[in-house]
Amino acid sequence: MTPEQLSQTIVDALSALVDRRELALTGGIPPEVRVERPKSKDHGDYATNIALQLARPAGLAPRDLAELLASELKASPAVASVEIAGPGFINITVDTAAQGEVARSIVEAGASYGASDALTGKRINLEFVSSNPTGPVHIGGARWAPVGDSLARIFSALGAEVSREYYFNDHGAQIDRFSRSLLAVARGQAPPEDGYVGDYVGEIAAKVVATEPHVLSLPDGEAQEVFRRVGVELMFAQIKQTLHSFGVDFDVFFHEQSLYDSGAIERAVARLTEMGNTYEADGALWLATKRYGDEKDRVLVRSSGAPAYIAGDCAYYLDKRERGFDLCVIMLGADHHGYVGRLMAMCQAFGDKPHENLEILIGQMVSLVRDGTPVRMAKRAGAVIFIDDLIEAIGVDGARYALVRYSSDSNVEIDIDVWTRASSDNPVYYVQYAHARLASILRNATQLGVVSVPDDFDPRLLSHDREGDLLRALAEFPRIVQTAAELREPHRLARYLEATASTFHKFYDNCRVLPHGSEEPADIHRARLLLVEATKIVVARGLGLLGVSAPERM
RNA sequence: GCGCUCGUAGCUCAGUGGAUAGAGCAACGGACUUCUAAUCCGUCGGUCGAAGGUUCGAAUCCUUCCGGGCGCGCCA
Repeated sequence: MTPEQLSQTIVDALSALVDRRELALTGGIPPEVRVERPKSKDHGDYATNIALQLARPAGLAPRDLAELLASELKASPAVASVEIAGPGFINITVDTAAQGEVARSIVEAGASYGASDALTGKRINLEFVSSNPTGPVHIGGARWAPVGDSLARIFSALGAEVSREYYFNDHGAQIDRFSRSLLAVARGQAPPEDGYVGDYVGEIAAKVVATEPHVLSLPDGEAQEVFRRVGVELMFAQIKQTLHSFGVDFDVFFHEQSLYDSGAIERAVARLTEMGNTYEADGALWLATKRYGDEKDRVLVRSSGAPAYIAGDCAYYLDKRERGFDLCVIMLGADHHGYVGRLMAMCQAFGDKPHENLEILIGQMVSLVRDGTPVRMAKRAGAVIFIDDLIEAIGVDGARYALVRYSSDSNVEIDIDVWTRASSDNPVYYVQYAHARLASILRNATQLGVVSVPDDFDPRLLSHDREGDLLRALAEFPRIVQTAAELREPHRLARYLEATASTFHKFYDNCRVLPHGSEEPADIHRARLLLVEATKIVVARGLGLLGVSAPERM
């Protein structure tokens, strides 16, 4: 009995009451009834507030409606008992056998447990990180790397066709500043006033000189061009390598420059003009974003004739849509929240629907603390924390998990000491340890010759409280995945895994799975082994959706 | 000044209108001859920033205020 099945049981009960004219609902029967896990054990296995919600349309007092529904629900063999509490909550206790069936169905589903076809046929473009190629990926841009990648994995599990994309801003003045900075450092001069500083500038400059030894004898203009061409290429390579080692592989690295080379910019400008959403003023071409809710209109093509930055955004968006993506999601740091209005307006200027075709997610800032003092993050202030530093300090799994376990809505402070210190402080180990324990039990079972047979499994044997807790936790998994997708919040999955790991550890402490020493394997051992298999599937699957490894041993 | 966003235990954070607001860490006290003690059990810890409002019910929705972060260019 999963929450979804119980929801259906309640809907069926409502239908039966309506069919027999014992109940009349003005708004009809709701297609879905929400079932929750009560916080208190006194409130049963599951609870629903449906009687409170339907009291008005039914023209009944909440408790009277609850009574009516309760007596109908009691007829279901999967329901052990029903109680009405408070203003009209219906608290349901599920039959042990029905509960135990969850273990069997998970093992039978295997790695596809939690997957669905909720998003089948949907094409989703996910753009994230998109850090400028003028330096390594810093921690701010890094937040979306594991979160965006995890979202991609979750959407895929629900059947969507997903593209992970990285937009390289390799066109524009910052590239000039970068190449001038490289040149200056290579010549041992002070970097330009508006240039980039940091150890990486020197490293890249040295690599350019190693590749093109003659560069230092060239005149300024030619030398800078070499630094621009080779330096940016090296930066691309380094960024890609970093992300790859972080387990984040993009399907498309999109170069802003390509939009200029292909004429895509002009086409986008022409399209926006066709739509009647541009006008000329002060010698420039403006995009009328204000009429679509932006705070003011934006320059699309400058009076010099050069397209403004937003022209690239427009062309890139148009390109994505023309490649057939129904939904484009752009993930930005809080320092870019000011772009939301203009990007949403741009979407409408193309005749698209905001929030349906374009969605923008804003992630609050991540700050790092070391020795109790904040680590500065501004890219041009030498003391920057890069994603490479974070990986080196706490490992790929730790870094991914540390960034993905918090809501993107909240400002997060990551204490490097905590995540590098004793592993028990680290939530990722807690979950991974549960997986390693599960794997260990399965190894020992093989050695002892204990085998679980899903076809010959008695679900009633899993009657211990801790077994029930674990079964209910496992049954929640598909809904957690679904919710994480709907809300674009992978952290829910991480929190779920921590809670489920805890539930498993408690089960492990109370319920011996394998026979002791000379004891003969019995049905209870085989039943619990099946539960262990089911739990391992869920934990492995959950970690997989977060892009974190599930170790067999620790 | 305008705008966006956040504010929950000593710290870091959960909580998509439900019941007595939760977890980890920190502090203190327990549990290993048995499937991994990277675990488990217990104790301690709260004016959900403040005040109003909406309703059967608000940490959650609305308004105002306070505090932190960020943004407001024919830069990218």
